[in-house]
Amino acid sequence: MAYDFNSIEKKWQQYWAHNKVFKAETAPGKPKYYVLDMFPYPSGAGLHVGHPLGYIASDIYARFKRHKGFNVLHPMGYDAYGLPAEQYAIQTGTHPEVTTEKNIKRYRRQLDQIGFSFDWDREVRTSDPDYYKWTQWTFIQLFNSWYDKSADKARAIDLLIGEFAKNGNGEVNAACDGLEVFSADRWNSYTEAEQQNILMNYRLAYLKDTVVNWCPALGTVLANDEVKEGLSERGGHPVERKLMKQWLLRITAYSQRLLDGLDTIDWTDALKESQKNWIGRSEGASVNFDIKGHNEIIEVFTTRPDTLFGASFMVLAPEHELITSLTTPQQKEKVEDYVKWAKNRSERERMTEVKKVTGMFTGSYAVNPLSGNEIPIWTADYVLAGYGTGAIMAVPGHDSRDFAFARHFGLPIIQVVVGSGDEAGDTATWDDSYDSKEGVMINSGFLNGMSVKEAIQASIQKIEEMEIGYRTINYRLRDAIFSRQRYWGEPFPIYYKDGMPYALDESELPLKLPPVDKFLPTEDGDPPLARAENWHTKDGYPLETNTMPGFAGSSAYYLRYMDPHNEEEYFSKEANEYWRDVDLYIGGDEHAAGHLIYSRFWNKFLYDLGMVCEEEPFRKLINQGKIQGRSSFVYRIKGTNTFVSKGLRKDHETQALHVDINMVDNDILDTEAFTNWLPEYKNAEFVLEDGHYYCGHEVEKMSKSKHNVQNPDALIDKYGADTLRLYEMFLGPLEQDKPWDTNGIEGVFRFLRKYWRLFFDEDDNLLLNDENPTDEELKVLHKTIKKVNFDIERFSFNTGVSAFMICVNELSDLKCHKREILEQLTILLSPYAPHITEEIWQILGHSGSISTTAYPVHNEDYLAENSIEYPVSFNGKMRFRLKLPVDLPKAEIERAALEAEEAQRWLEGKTVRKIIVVPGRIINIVVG
RNA sequence: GCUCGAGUGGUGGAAUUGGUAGACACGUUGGACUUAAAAUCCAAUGUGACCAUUGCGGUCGUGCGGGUUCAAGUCCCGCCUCGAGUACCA
Repeated sequence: MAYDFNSIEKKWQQYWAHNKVFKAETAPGKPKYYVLDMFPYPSGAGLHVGHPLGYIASDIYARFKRHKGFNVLHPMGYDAYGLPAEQYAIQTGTHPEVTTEKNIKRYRRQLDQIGFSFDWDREVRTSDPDYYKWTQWTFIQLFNSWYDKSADKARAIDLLIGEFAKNGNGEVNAACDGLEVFSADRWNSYTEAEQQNILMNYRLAYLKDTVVNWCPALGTVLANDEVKEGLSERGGHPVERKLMKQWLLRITAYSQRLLDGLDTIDWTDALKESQKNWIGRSEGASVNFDIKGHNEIIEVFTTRPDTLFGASFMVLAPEHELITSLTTPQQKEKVEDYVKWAKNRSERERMTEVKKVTGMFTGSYAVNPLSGNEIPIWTADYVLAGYGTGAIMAVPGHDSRDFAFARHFGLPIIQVVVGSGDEAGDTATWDDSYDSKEGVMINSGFLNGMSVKEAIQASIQKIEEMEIGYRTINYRLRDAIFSRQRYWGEPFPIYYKDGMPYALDESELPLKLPPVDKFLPTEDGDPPLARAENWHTKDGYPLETNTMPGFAGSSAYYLRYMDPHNEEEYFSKEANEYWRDVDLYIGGDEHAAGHLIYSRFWNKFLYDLGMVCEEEPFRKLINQGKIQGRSSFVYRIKGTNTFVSKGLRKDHETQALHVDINMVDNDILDTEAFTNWLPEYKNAEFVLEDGHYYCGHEVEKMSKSKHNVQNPDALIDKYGADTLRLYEMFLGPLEQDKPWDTNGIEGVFRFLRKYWRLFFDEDDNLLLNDENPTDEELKVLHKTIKKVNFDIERFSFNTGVSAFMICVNELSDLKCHKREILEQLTILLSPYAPHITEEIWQILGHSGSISTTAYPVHNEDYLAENSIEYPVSFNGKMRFRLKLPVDLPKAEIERAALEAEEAQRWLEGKTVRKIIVVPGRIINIVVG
């Protein structure tokens, strides 16, 4: 029988589903392995060949681990909330739930036909009330928690309330916004609203007026990681800064733990690096500057307290709270104008005009605490309100931004560091600030003569003695804005009483997303949920109208998979203690700063609550590379309807146009299909080369508009899922970006048929026999077993596929049809090509699935050689090969090499200076 | 600007981590089989007008220039190019 992949694949997909072959059960005593894919957002466009790349790799690994005797958890689900379905709802009125359901069905069908070994009984969807109940539940826990810096963990807010009532907040060391100290008596005298207001500063989920990334086109706020280059990640719309009352998560409390945790997990350095950058830890000092004629002080953060003597002015962010009180009457109007202008600039403008120096003098002066100099206080938008204290001491001699500012406004520039051996320069002649990472202090009073390193320590010590500052650490990481003014997301389990937010009782969960008449904001600009009828509690208190962001539902989905149908709790302790953490997580690197930080934070919080037993959720993580599109082009002679083949285009003035890759085979255009493609090409004429129209090509992002999208369905129709799986792996290293090119798929398809022909001849006769294998056949098999095991363990799937090809080529050459060999090969191949191997397994006479059969282990005895073909080099250049017994002593090898016939022409007239013999590897003879 | 990747035939890529560069596959060319096509099989395929040219060979060759080494795609120093991320972070 011929290799009929169509019926084979359908048969086994049904078998797996029907028999629940991949169902995972909590089985204490059996070793577990948790393989997770980043779950997809089910978009309307369906899957293209880039999506399954990571799924295929993880599936191969999951199947491999099952063969190795592990109890494998390999689930899949959907990140079902998201903007596209809601944008579609706004345009068409179709409820996002309907769109999402439809898209999920399509995704499921596409996923099923690739033959993944998912346990679909564990599927989760973030938009399912049974699931988001627990997202809401976690939010309530965050709302009811505060971060105790002394214990370095989250704790219940009730403990804090008890402490306030007993001792006030004097002894509390919490992650919170700066607050006045109050006594117990004071606390007890506050009204409930006042107490709630104070507690809001401590909660891990808190409401606050915040400058946010407001995207008018989407009508919502976006998190920092959802904004790329001043535009929204989804849709590319402009983003503005706007002050709004928003829910935030106090992720900053976990900055240090998020940083430290990176050392305990097996992620790539690149990924750890981007997390480190996103967290952005910097060590330095906080220093207070007195203001001449005012009682207030300006607090700044600096990483270079050693350069304090060089601070010749100060700059406050336009949003800084002291600006109004500091500005002198003469400067009032100018400063107000400047602040207004700066605040109204879009993020995009700020970014594109980085070089433009702007600012305004407030009229006031601060006192440099070390030099005693009076220095002017300016405001400028190069100082960011969100970082440090929103104020800086400017050291123009050694900071290029401060330098540009000082030059522009004619402010003094003082050099305080000089490179060892260099002379102090004349700052008036400088083009830029002077690099001061290393050097010796000058013009700096008691610091003079110290190295930069010494001076940093000495200056901090001094300001601590003077009680005007202290050593501190700053993080770039900001608290995560958690409100979205959208419909299609989780409702907050929050209601308002006297304007203060309260959490719903857990028994009220899930708080279901209500129906609305339109998916748009109200006339008053309130979010869509404000349109819902009866959007209030039983007692009539209004419910929160914002919804949660996309990352809410995706931050802990891996935990729900452990126990997805639990109605009593998020997941049972038993399930968590068995499955613990994700052993292997595969997904795209676009989540490096978003999902992967939020998930780690969320997990650490649940760890603090004692709910999860592992502090880090993802032990090993691999980023699969992107598959890029390979676009094809035709060349139209300008102003005509004539198209010239690629090689001839230089003779004309042409315009390159994208052409649908489905009409192009091996760069040759199907001209008939092309003329039928679009009406405008109906009368197209072609100038051919050698009778063909050759297209040009380019590697670009895969997108509809470039007509270069390859979706898996067509390929599966033509070649089958096993071929697709092998080909996606064969394309190149998993982690590398690579262009899609259908040409190579034939080779993989040929390989599978060649494998099939080891079992059947052309007339469909079974060739299998029970003869004893020869040493040579055993060697081919065991060489392959060794290589394939080694390659799977290091996630080198492309070289694994080529090992299979070599093996099948060699067995074909040997005309080997022996059961003992082919049975082992079949098990070995089954993680890669599960359908064909199940079929062969059955043909071999086995019943049931191949999927838990013990994976072959190689035996070194079969690989042992009794002779080695040594490459013999002269001065490092390989000249000939020499076959020698494997256990020949070194001296003998040397002699054999020198005496070899082929060696003589290289030795002629030369002196042998040295012979290097690496036994089993190489012989190198140095002559001269 | 900063951070991280990556540069190997016509193409995707391999190289046991310092030891035969180009595995495996695509493509191309030629051939076998066939009425023909498909499928299958076999062979050739980095470059060059530098030596030899009757063949075997030799020389050069992993982005560029140096270096270390018996030996470098791999290690070190200095560049170039491309890609990704990030962006006034004090």
